[in-house]
Amino acid sequence: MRISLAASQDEVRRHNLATVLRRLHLGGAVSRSELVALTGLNRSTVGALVNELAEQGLVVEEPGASVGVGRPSLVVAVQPRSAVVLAFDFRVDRTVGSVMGLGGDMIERVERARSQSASAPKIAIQQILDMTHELLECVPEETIWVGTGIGVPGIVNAKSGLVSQAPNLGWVDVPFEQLIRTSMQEEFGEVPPIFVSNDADLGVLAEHTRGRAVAARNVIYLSGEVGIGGGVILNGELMSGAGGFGGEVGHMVVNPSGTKCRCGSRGCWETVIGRASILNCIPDAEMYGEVQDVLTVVENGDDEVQQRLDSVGRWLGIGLVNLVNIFNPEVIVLGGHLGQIYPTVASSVLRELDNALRASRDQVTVAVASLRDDSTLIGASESAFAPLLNSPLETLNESSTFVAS
Amino acid sequence: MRISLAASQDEVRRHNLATVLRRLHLGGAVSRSELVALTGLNRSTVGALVNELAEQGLVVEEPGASVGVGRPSLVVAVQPRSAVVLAFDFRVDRTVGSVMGLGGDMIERVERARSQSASAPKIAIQQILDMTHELLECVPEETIWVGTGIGVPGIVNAKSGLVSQAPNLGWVDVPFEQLIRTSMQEEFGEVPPIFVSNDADLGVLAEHTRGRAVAARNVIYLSGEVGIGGGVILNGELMSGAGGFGGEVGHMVVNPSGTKCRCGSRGCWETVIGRASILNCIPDAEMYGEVQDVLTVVENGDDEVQQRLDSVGRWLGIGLVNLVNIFNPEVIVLGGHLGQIYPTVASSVLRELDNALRASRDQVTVAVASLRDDSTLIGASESAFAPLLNSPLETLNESSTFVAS
DNA sequence: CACACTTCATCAAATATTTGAACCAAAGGC
DNA sequence: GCCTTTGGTTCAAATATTTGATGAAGTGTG
Repeated sequence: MRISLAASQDEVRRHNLATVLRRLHLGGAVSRSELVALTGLNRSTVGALVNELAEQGLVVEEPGASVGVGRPSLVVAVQPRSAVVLAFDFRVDRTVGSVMGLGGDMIERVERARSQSASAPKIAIQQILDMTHELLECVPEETIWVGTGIGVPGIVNAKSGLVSQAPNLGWVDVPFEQLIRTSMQEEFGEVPPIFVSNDADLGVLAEHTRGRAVAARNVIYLSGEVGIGGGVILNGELMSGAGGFGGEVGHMVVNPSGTKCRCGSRGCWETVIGRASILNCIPDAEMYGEVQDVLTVVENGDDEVQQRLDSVGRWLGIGLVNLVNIFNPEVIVLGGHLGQIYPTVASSVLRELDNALRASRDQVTVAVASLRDDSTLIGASESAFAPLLNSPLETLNESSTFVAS
Repeated sequence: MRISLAASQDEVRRHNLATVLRRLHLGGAVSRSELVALTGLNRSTVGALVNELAEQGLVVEEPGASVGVGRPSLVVAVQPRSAVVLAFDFRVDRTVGSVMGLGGDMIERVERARSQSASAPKIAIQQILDMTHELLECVPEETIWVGTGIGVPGIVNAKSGLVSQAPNLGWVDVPFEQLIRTSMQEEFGEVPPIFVSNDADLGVLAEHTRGRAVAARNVIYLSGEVGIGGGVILNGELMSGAGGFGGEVGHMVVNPSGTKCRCGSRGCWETVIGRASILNCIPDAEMYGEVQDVLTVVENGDDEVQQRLDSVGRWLGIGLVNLVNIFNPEVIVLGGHLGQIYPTVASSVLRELDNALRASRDQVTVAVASLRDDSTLIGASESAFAPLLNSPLETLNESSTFVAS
C-alpha cells in the first residue's frame, strides 16, 4: 500500500520557502511583517527565507513607505525577469505564445494564424519552435527559463503529455510533449520541462489564480471554443482523475434522445451548447458565421433569434444544474463563446439553475471569465511555474543551465 | 488572500507520527523495518516514533517471527482497545450502531428498528442515546473514546453538522450535530467530537479505506437506498465542495423530458434508477416489495421483467457515462440496491458505458461494494478516527477525559 | 557446537531549522 | 529633542531528523 511520504527537516525548509515565493508570485509585493502575519512564522525565519530567495535573485527587497508610527518594513517583491516560462495556447485556428515573468508579468505575446488543414503535429511543432525562437529573444540575458506550458483543445494526459484525442485538430494518440521536447532539444540543446495540458484545465487554473475566481476554492471553468471543455478546481486543487482526463463535462449526456455527438454518444451537452448550436440560431451561419453575428442580430431586436438563443441558455442551465449538484462549487466561470452569450441569456440560465438543490444553489455564482481570451495562456504559464513554486531552490538549480538567449 | 500555513518542527513530528499510526490503522501490523521502508524515515526516527505511540498505549510491539537470516524485526500493531469510536448508520427504517477499535476492529454492533413515522429528530436522538449507553458498556475500562461518527441519508454540511435536507426522513435544516451533542452532554457530561456526514460520503470513505477500492485514488460510490446518493474520492481525498454538499449525483438530470423528481427538477437520475424504478419492474410492488423480489422473478425466467430491469441498467449506464467523463475514476462502487441488481444488469450497464470517452472508459472498473451493508457504518467510524490519525498526541490529550464506562 | 554472517535496535554525536530574547534602527508624536 | 512604536538583526536555546558505532538476536556452515 502507498503511504504519504514522511517529512524531514529539509522538507520544512522547502515548504516554507515555497510558501513565501508562492505568496509573492500570486499576490504581489508585501512587506516582511505582513509575511510574518500571513505565514505564522517567526520574524527571524521570514528574514532568513527572504534572504535566501534574494540570494537566488528571485526577489528583491526595498524600503517601504512608512504607513504609521514605527520603523517601516521592507517590502519584498518578485524579480519578474529572474525566471520566466514560455506559455502556448494551441488553438484550432491559431497559436498564441508568450513569455511570462515570475509574478505573472506578460513580457511578450505573439500570435500566429494557422489554417485548419495545417494542424498536423509536425507543422504544429514547427510553428511552436519558430515562436519559441522569437519569444526567447525578448528575454534579457541571465534570465533563467524554468519551463514551458502548452494548452491543447483535447483530452490530454498531463503526466505523460500524450494527447489521447483532439477531434478538432484531428489528433489521436499524439505524444505531443515528447515530440516537442525532442525537436526543441535538437534546436536548443537541453531544455527545461514541458507541460502539456487540456486547455480548459489551464483555464480554470488561470481564473483561480489571477482571474474571476481567486477568492474561491471550488471552481468550474467552461471553455466554449468549438466544443465544450471543462476544468475543475476542488479544494484549491486541480481535479485530474486517474489518468488526467477528468473534467470532460462537454460530453455529459443531458438529452439521451438528442442528436448524435461525434464522441459516439447521443445528446451530449456539447451538442446543445457548442458553437454550432449558437450559430444555428441564425440561418446559414454554421459554416462562416461568428458568435458575435448572432448577438448583433439579437441586439437589433430579432425576437425569434432571441428565443432560439434562450433555448441554448436553458440547455446551459440544465447542464449547470448537474454540475452544481455534483460539485457544489462557489464559482462557475464561463469562457469563450459561453462567456460571450451569457449576458444575453443569463435570465434563462439562472431560471434553470434554480432547479439545483437549494443548499448548493445558494452558494454558487455564475460569472464570465475575466481573463477573456488569455485564460488558457495564463494557465499554461502557471502550470510551467508550478515546479519553481513548489521547490524553488531545486528547480532553480536544475534550470540554471537554461539561460535564455 | 489565504495562504497555506507554514510548517514548523513540531508539524514535522506530528505529521510523521500521524503517518505511522495511519499506516498501522489501515494496513495492519508491520515490522519496524517495513515501516522504515514505507516511510522513508531513518531507523532511529521510526524507533522514536513507535516508542512515543507505545508510551501513549496506542500500539504494542512484539518480537516478530524470524523470516530469514538476521535479527528479526519487532512487529508493531495497533492496540484495538486503546482508543475507540462510536459509529452510527442512521437509516430510514433503522439505526445501526457500533463501537470500533483502532485498526478497524468492530467490537460491538447493534441494530434498532425505527418506524418511518418515528423519524422526528427528537425520537432519533433518544434512540442514538440509548444505543450509546449500550455500546459504551462493551468497552473495557481505561479505553479512550475519541469521537462519534454518524451517517445520515441527506444533504449534510459536514463542518457544521447541519442536515440541510433529508427528504426520506422529512428533515429540513436540522442541526443534528448540535442536538446530539447537547443531549449527550446532559447524559454523559463532556463528550468527544461528533461528526455528521452524508451516508454516501461515508460509503466511499469506507470502500476506499477498507473495501473494494483500497488500491484506487479516484473512486465514486453510489448508494442505492431509497434515493441515490453519491460519494466521491479524488486523488485520495473526499470531495466535499464549498459547503460539503458535493457529490449529489442522484439529482443529475439525465432525461429532461422525464418525470418530475421530488427535488423539483425533472428527469433526475434518481427517478430512473431509484428503488422505486426497480420495484416498478413487477406489478404492485412499489409499496411493499423488496428489490430481492424483482431479482427472484428474473431468475425464474420472466423475460418481460428482465427487459424492464435491463432498462434500469441502461439508465444506470447512461449516468455512469457522465460520471466517468466528468471524474475519470479508477473504480465505481455500487452499494445498496444498485449493488444488488448489478450482477443481473451488468451487460446493459457496460454496453452503455462504452459511450464514454475512450481514454476514461479504459481506466474504469465497475464493482459491487465489498463491505455490503456496513459501508456507511465503517465510513462513519473512519470519519471519527480522522482527528486521531491526523494528530495522535493532541487528539489523545483532548480525549483523555472521555474514558469509557 | 562454535564461528561467521546478516539484520535490526539503541545510543551518542552531528546537522539543520525554527524559536525567542536582546539589541539596534527608523519612523511618528508630543 | 525625547519617548513610543514597529521592525530588522544577531545569537543562543530548543527540537527533530540523520549518521555512525555498538551490541543483540537470529540463521547457516564447517
